[in-house]
Amino acid sequence: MKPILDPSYLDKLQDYYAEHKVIPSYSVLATLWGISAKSWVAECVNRFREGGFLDHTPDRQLKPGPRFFERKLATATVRAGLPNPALDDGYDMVTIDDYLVRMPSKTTLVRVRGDSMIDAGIHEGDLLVIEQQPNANIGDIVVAIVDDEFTVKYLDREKGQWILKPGNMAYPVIRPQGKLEIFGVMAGLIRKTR
Amino acid sequence: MKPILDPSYLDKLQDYYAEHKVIPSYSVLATLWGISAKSWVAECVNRFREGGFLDHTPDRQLKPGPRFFERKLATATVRAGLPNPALDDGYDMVTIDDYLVRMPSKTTLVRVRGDSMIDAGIHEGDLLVIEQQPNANIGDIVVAIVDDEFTVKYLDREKGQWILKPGNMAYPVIRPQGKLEIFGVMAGLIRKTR
DNA sequence: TTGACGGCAGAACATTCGTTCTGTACTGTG
DNA sequence: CACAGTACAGAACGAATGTTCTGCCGTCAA
Repeated sequence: MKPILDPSYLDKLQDYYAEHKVIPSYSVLATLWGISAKSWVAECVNRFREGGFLDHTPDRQLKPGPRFFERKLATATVRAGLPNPALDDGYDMVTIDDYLVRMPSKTTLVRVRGDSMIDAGIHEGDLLVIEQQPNANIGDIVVAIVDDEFTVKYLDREKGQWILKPGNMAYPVIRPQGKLEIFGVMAGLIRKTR
Repeated sequence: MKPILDPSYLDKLQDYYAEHKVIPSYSVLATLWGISAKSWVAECVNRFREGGFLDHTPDRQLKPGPRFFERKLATATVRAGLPNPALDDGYDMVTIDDYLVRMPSKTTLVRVRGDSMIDAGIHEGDLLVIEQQPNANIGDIVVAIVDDEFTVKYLDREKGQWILKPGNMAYPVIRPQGKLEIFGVMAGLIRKTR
């Protein structure tokens, strides 16, 4: 595996991706990198592919690889002696959306009303990222449909029955008669404070 | 402008994009959508383009449009017997990034360590959306720089001095000697639970 | 019954894509 | 100096791409 040539190549590609959210074709890459030979673009792409920065879809289309969104340590420090203000887990965030949403078609946002889950750090007005699915596991925070309204609660089981436990001792446990209708499972939380 | 045909087309495209981070070619779109005519794929793409869900790069490559990353926001109440997401009614569309980030150039994400702000619903591992600015108001949740480390606290004032109050009684109030260095003000919160 | 229309299939086509192969200039090494 | 290796340029080529046009079929209104 040959070394990667010009580090700015990756920078330019990442900038292009940040703007267009797409990997360009070889000829566009050529102008982007200031190269005039497609063969050399292909060579560079191969090295990025071996390095894990680029990859191929099952249909052989070029796409970002596993390491494409890594942040470089060089840009980490803002001021002398300070750690990176952003994410310290080694990954740069392309978009918040991408961080929270795994399956767009099954994902819905639900606004929280009331403070019945305050112990779980879920406040009134927060948006919950919900992955829609009809069943869940014990301990999951779920959005259930009780009396034609959304309710956010912990899912638990008691005497062979599904129950909904609030995250706030001032509220009662809900023991639905009949079938419990689950709208989805909480996958994330969004709060806007400004 | 013709109406958009099958809403599931957009779902499938968004799921594909969430997995591969790339818009596929027309022939791949054809199999993805179960269509066997590229001409019809082109027609569908055009409608998505007119709707703002797809777009073109300056090099005429297909890319996600401004509305591509919109998510469904369920309205508060569910109508009797109709909690089904398949219907277009009852949903607002929200882009998570636009919702949280007002000024991208001044916005940073900071990961929370510790539970000193647990009373404010800020948990360990959460990401804070920070708008960088050197000063803030009383009551704001700020990221300050104390002993070369980031600290998230309430900003308050005591005897003409700025102080930092935790959202957890187990932690002490911080009374910095000299100038208090503020990194930014909390504008939002992101939590991933799955 | 007819005609218009929308949804879709299929083929034809120029353009563009990525690959491969050959060639050249520079650079470091012994 | 010879030699190998690296960094590119350029051309050639089949495969794939996106566009366009023609045609079928079901639906619905007149």
